[in-house]
Amino acid sequence: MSGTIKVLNVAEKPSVAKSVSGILSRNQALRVRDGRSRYNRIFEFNYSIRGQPCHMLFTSVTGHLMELEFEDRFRKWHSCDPLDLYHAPDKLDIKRTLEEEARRCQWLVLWLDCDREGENIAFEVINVCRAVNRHLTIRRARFSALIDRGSAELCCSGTSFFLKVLCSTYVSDSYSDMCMGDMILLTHEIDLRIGASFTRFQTMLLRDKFVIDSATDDRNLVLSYGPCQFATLGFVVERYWEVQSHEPEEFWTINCSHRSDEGVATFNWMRGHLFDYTCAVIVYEMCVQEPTATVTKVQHKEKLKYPPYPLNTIELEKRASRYFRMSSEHTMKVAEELYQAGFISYPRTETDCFSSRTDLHAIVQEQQGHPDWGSYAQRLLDPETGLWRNPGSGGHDDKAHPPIHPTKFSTGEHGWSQDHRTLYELVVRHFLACVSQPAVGAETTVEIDIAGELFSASGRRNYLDVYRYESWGGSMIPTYTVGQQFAPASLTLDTGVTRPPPLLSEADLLSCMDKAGIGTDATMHDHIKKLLDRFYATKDSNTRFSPTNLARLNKVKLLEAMAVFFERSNRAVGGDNYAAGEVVRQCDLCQESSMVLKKNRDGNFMVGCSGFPQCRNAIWLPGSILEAAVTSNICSSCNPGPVYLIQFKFRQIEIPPGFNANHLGCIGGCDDTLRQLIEICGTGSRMSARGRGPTTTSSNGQRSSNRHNGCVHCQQTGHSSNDCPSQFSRSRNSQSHTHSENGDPSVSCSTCGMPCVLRTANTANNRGRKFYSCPSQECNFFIWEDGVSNGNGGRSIPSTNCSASNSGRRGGRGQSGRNRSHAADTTFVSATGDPVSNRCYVCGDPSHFANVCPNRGM
DNA sequence: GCAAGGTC
Repeated sequence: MSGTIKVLNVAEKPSVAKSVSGILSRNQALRVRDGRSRYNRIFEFNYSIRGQPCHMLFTSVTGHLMELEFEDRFRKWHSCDPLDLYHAPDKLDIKRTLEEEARRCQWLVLWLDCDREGENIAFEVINVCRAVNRHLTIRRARFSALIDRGSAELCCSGTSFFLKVLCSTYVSDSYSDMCMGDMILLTHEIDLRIGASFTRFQTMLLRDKFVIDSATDDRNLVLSYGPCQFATLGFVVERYWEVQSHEPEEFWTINCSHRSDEGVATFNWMRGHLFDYTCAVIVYEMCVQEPTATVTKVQHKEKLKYPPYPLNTIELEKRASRYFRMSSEHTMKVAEELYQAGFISYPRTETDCFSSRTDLHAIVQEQQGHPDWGSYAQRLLDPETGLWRNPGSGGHDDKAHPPIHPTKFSTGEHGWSQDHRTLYELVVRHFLACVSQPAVGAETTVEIDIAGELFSASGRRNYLDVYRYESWGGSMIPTYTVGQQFAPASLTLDTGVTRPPPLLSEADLLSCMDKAGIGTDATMHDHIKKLLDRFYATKDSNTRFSPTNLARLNKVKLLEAMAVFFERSNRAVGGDNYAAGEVVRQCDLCQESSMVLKKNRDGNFMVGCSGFPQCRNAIWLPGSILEAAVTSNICSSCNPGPVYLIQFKFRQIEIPPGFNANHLGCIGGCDDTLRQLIEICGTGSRMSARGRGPTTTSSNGQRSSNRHNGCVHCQQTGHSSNDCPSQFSRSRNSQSHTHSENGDPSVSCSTCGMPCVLRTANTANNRGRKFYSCPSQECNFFIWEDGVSNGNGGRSIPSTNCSASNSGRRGGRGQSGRNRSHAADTTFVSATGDPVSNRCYVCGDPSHFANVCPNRGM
């Protein structure tokens, strides 16, 4: 190399051109002149690369150089058929600047963001420059942050030209392949053609034919379509449907409290809750009969709450929405203004990890004088406090920008709104939290045993000094020792109902979009705002979104309309990664696709038709399943076959006593155990057919589109499983006792009908007491002998005796409880909060408990 | 008046 060569440097934005020019020139003899665009100035300075004198010209673009637009004759909405848009540039000022400068340069160095769009813009710049100078040597810079470290160097090595800048920037040796650039260009073009044509088409078609209730004049209403806005709306609609279709399901739980001199502890039932009232009552009565609590476990543990990862755009938007209810669009507007004024770093970044070259201490040092968090910053920098911790990494790096952090100290500027102050404070506090040790808490967990049932309570202490947006709940609990016994202050059977998930909040929506790759960090808030602007969705004061009637209330109609022109596919719905699964059997409804085992979005298992959504046949499995896998074993009784058996593993704590956590089950209808668990535990899905098309419940919780309210026992319609007549008779038959020929009472198992065996109890409270039980360990049926002698029926804890549970529920909730002698200070109350009596909750008879009531099966 | 992606 000889003589001075001219290097044209082009950045994606003016701020980068200015920063890099300042760093490389050391701000010595740096000249600035205007380009043809008023925003994109040109910096000039002399530089030397390994002894090669260079004259550097540093200018910029502002994002894409080329604006994809239709020709004039296609721009007017009525000038052409929307279909014509499938068959049809630019920021001229910047383009002319580049052309003029490129003509007199030998090298072209591209300082564009290192993402797909940056790649695309790079090719736009290359095309413009090469068109006027075919001999340009072209290279692309890669850099992570523009922070001046006092020295900078541009290098070249051998024949491979590369550029290295020692200032927290790194420059690679080449730019990427053309395919990427072409792909981006193609995406833009498809987005424009489809978006514009479909928006015009449906707006002109529908706007004047319907009275559309919106906040704008119908004539100005735009029914837009775009791949990002439509997908974003899809999330809102999906959740809305989920909420609408939720059917509350009643459940029961047992709660226990204990009062001591040190305070009150609330113990939660470790089973969580049961959906079967009878089972809950029986277990509750067991506890009431022997209410003395024994402490079985006391565990003290140190708990750590780690600070958040460094802040990227999506987290900034989500946290501003959660903490301040600030819309993502407004957050980005305020953040942009703070960035433009130099107070925070570039706000559009995916990066949530700091480069090792970033001087984090220097950023903290700047904040030491702040009246609110300055003292915390000082403590951070004091090695004796041990408060400093290098920040964690969230695992994302866009190679273009650092995480969002403060770049200039401020106690609040004149002209800042409250939102500017709030957002700046969030950025600073978040940064300080990132470089802090985790919060430490001491947690104590106490487990107690009442009549074999386990309950637990926990308490916690902690501190979170600087990040005041988050708390770490926890309460104090009294001191306990293992083996200690006490009488509960209260032991209650409480009821509750399952609730639908909440509508999507803005933070939820951002998470959905992020997960599905909808939009970019710079545009996601725009898509959300567009839904509101176009009246597709509304946002309530709690930042939760609902679709309006404009948002495709009837998806089925749209599908039907499309089906006129297109053949239905068997592909899973977009973004449904849960669709893949193992084949269990042929779908007996559509008889075309397979029923496959899969997990739904909540992590619960189901067996559904692979032809979804055309075929909605589904079997909802118990929510207590931990693992499930299809085996190669085929059920010998279910037809049409083959029906492959599934190996289930249940969460022991969520299933009744006596059920095995490991179960090889069949979904073909022959599996009583599975059916019982569905009845007792409920299914993983809380969804109902309402609002989702004609899907209803049938055998084994199966939902199909051609059956209505089928009973799980008799498969008949017209009554629910809980009111099945077959179960009434079955209950009466199985639970009544008979006398054998020799006069001794004989008892049959309520589940399998086998004659029971007479045994003797060996528990602390019933030692020596006789009882009948089923010889099959799977049934768990038992009845006290004295109960039989008195003419009372038996019980089976995992019984699916729905009629009994219903009659019991209606007839006597709040009337159970007996044998208070164990705990004179204990208060027994019903689910309704009423004091309980010594009466059977089924018939009201004070002489016995409901579990041995002769009327249970009636 | 239309998309999505940059940016100011």
